[in-house]
Amino acid sequence: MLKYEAEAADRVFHALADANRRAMIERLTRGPATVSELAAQLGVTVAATVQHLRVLQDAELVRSEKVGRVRTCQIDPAGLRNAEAWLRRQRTTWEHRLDRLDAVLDDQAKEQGS
Amino acid sequence: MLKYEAEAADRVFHALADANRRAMIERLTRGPATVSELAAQLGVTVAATVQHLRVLQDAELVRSEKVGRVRTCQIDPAGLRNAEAWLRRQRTTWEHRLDRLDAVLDDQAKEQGS
DNA sequence: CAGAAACTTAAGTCTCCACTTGACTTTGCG
DNA sequence: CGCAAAGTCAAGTGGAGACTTAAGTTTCTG
Repeated sequence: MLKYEAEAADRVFHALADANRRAMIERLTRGPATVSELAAQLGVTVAATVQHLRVLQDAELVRSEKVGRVRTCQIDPAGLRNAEAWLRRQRTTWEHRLDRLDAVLDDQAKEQGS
Repeated sequence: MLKYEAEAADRVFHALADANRRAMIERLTRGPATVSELAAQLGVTVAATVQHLRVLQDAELVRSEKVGRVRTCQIDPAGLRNAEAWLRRQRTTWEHRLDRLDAVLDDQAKEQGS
């Protein structure tokens, strides 16, 4: 894995490792929300929410824009895609290995049969 | 999200948030390995590796079996599937929302056009 | 303009986590 | 048997991270 990819994975999975941040994402998949709204839903301070938001933004999981005094947040699909890609890569590597293993076992079975 | 699902997600994403643990998974997708082998590859102590292993096992990402004095580790696909499922759920929710949004915007365009 | 609303920033606290060292147990081997 | 290999367990240490409170800043609103 390339270094910048590893760092991206670090940021994404670290961001997803916190239940409150995952709740923020789940909320935002249903539509945009302000910082205050997210804070109210989580039951934590606005300050804490802003800190979570920074982590999510660094992982490219969320984007936000401030208009007037209100900051509105929405999903950024880039981070989700990164995480899905990493998981899919592991799963397919593993499945390919199992395929090769099956082939070897088949060959051995044939040899024993002959 | 149900509580036990949230706890499973906590364990899985927390496990994946560490670069060394991800390296262990990447290694194990290519085939089984012993604790010592994993430790050597990571460049950390065997003790540290055992601790990582416990985290990965609790997340159902890895299984291990001890025969003689050697513990051999291999991938357990359950955790990977959990993580992929959570991510896919978020992505599809978000995509459905965008579809509905598109429909609304189309309607508005039609009304303006008429 | 005054004051409230919505954030932002900084600092402090407390907990969790990754890692190490060192002592111990179990197994294999000559 | 005697010793090395492979792993396990228990503290201990240093740093990251999730909160909070408190003090700003900027932007409405009457």
